[in-house]
Amino acid sequence: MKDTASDRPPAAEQTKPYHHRNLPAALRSAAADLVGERGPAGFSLREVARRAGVSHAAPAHHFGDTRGLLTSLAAEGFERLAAALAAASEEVDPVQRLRNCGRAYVNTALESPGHFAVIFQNDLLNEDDPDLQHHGTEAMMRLIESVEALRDEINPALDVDNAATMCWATMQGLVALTPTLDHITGEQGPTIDVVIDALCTLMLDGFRPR
Amino acid sequence: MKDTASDRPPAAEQTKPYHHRNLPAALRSAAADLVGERGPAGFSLREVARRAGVSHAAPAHHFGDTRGLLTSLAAEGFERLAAALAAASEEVDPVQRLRNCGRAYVNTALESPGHFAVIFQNDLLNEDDPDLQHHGTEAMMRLIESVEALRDEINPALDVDNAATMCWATMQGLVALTPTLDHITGEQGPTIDVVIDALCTLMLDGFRPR
DNA sequence: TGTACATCAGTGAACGCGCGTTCACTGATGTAC
DNA sequence: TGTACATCAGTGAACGCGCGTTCACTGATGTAC
Repeated sequence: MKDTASDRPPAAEQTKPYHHRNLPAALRSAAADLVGERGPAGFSLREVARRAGVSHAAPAHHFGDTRGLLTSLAAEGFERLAAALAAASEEVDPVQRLRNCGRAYVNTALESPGHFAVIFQNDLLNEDDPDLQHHGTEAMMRLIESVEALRDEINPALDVDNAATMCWATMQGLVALTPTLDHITGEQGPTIDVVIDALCTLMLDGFRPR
Repeated sequence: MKDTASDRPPAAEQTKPYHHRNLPAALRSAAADLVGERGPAGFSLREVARRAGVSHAAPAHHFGDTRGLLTSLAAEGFERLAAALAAASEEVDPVQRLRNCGRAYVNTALESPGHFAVIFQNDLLNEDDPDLQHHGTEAMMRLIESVEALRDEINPALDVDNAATMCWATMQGLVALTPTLDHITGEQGPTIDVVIDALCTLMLDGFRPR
C-alpha cells in the first residue's frame, strides 16, 4: 500500500503546471460565467484571469484585449447555437423540425446566458472577426434550411427570409423577455417550454397558406 | 439699438445658474445618449455628469448611484413605450391597430436606443422601483388591450397572454437583431418598416382561426 | 538518443487612469413671522 | 414688505480601488541536427 509518490503533494494540491494547455477555452468559460452573473457591464479581463487561476496578463497572449475575448465568446455562442439547430434539424417532419429549432434556440440561450448576453451586442465585438462571422452565418443557414423545408411542405408561397427573421426575432425576444416575464408572473406562470410551444404554434399557423 | 444689458455677457456665454432646475431630466438625457453610444458597459456616472455640465457629485443628490439612474432611464423608456402604444391604439380597426402597435414599438426602440438597451437588463436595475413597475405594466397593459380587441374581432379563441407575449417577443427580438441584420444584408436589404409589416402580417395570420 | 536553441506561454511588478463615494462647503430658494 | 433662517442643490478636493497595458523575465516545449 505504500505510495511510491508519497513525497508529491496530493492530487488536489498538486502544484499546477506552468503551462495551462487549454487556456483560451478556460478563459472563455470563465468569461461566460462572469458575464452570466454580472452582465457585460460587470466584465473585466482581470477578474476573468483570476477565475481561470492565471496571472492577469495571460489573456493578452491569446485574445489581445477585452474585445477579443468577448468576440471569441460570441463566436462560441453562435457555434453552440448552430450545433443545437443542426441536431434539432434531424427531425424529418418539417413542422416538428421547426418546433425543435425553436426549443433548441431558447434552451441553448438559457443554458449559455453569458454567451447570449454578448451575441448581438455588436458594440462590444469585432464584427469582422472571421470566426464570429463563420459561426454566425452557419447558425443562420441552419435556421433558413429548416424554414425552406417547411415552405416545401406546407406553403410554397412562404417568404423564407421573412419567416426566418420572424423565427429568429421571436425566439431571441422570448429569451430577452424571460427574466421579466418570470418576475411578473412569479411561480404560477407557465413553464418556459409551454410558452415556446405556444409561440411556435402561433408562428406556424401564420406560415400556412390562407 | 443700444443694448441696455450690454454689460451682461452675451446669452451664449451667460454664466450658468447655480441651480439647474431640471437636472434629473438632463441627467437621464445624457445617460441615454451615453448608453446609446457605448452600451451599458460604457456607462459611468462621472461621464454623465460631465455631459450634463455638472459636478460629478451632483447625480447622487437625485439618483443615489448608477443603478438608480439606470432604473430611472428604464422607467422613462417604458413610459415612452406606453405613450407610443397608446397613440397607436387610437386606430379603431383591431387588425390595423396591432400593426400600428408593432411599428410604434420598433420605432420607439430605434429612436431611444439608450433607453431600450437598458430596459430588460434586470441585473442593472432596481427591479422593485415603483416607477419602473408602473410604467412597465402600463406598457404591457396597452399591448394586452390591443390584443383583446383583436381577439374580439377575429378569433374569440385566441389566447391573449400567449398572443401578447408573441407580439412583444417578436418586436423586441427584431429590435435586438436589427443591427446584425443590417450588417449582413448591407444597403440592399429591405427597410426596417417593410420587415415590421411583413412580420406583423405573419403574426396576424397566426392569430386567425383555422 | 542526446544536445542546443528558438519559440511559446505565463509571470509579476509597475504605470497611470477613471471610477464611485465621502465630506465639509457654499450658493440659491422658499417659508415663517 | 422685509428679514431671518431652514432646507435644498450643486461644488470641488480627497480617498482608495480595480482596471488595462506594458515590460523584462522565466519556465516549458518542441524542433533541428
